Amino acid sequence: MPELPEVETVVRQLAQALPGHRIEGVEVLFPDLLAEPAGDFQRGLKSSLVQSLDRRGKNILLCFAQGHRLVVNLGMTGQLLFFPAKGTAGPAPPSEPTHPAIRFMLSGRATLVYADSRRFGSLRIFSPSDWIKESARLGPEPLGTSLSSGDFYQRLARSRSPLRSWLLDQTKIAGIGNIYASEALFRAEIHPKRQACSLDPDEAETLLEAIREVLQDAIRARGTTLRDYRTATGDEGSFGPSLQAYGCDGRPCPRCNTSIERIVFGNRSAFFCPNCQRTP
DNA sequence: AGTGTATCCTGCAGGC
DNA sequence: TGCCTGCAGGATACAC
Repeated sequence: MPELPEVETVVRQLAQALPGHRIEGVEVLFPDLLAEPAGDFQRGLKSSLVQSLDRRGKNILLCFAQGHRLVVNLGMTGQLLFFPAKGTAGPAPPSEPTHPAIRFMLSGRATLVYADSRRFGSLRIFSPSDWIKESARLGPEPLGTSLSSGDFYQRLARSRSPLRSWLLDQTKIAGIGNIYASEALFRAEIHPKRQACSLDPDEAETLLEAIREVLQDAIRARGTTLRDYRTATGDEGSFGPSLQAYGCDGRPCPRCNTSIERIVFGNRSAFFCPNCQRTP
C-alpha cells in the first residue's frame, strides 16, 4: 500500500487528532512488529504526550513532548486508525479492523489502533539523536523544496540501476513505491529499465516534475486503495481510477492507445507504454 | 555496484 | 466446494 501519498494522508489526519493526547496504555497483540521487547515498548511510550506529527519517506512520526518519537512503517498492509472517544460528535469512526496488532489507549478515551494483516510493518521508538542517524540513511524528500532538479540529476548520475529500481530505493529518494514509480515514469515518458545515469539534465527535470505531480495528485485523492490501505479515519483513497500505468496491462495507453505492458524485474512488476516509453 | 533470490506473513483470485 | 499456485503497496539480507 502505503507510499508517500498514503502516508502523508494519514499523517495530516492524525495531526488534526492526536496532538495533546497522552498515551495511557499500550496493548501489544503481535510483538513481532516491534524492534524491542513488548515491555520496553510499553514503558517507552507510557505517559508520552503527542506534540506533533511528521512524515519521513514512508514513515509516520509521532513526536512527543519529551523528545522521543514513535516511528511507524506501514509495510504492505498496515493501517493506523484513530477512534475518537465514544459519543463524540462528528463523522463515523472507522470500522473495527480485521487484524488489530497494537492498541494505544489515549487520554480522553480515544484510541489509536495499528492493524496489519501481513505484519510487514514496524513500530519503533527513537531518541532524537538516533532518529537523526536513521533519517540520514534515507534519500531526500521528493516534495521537499531543498531538492533541485540539478541535485536530482547529480544523484541519478551516480547510479547504473534501472530507473524503476532506483526510484524504489529509499536511500536514493524517499517515499516512492511500486505504484508511483510506474506512474511517474509513465508521465515522464521514460522506460522503467533506462539506467539512472543515462538521463540528461532535461530528462531528469522532467522525471522530477512527473514525480512531484503524481504524488501531489495522489495526495489530493487521499492515496490509492488497491485493497488494504485505509486513511486514519478508515476511508479508502480515491486515486485508483486515476492510475494510468500501474495495474493497467492490456489496457490502451491514454496518450497513444498502445497496449500497456507489464514486465517483471527486481522481483516486481513494472507497467509502461512500449510506444511512449521507448526501450533503452 | 548491481541483480536475482529468499524471507517475513496473510488473503485473495484464478485454474482445475 | 476445495485444493493448489501465484501474486500483492515493503524492506532487508544474502550470494554471486
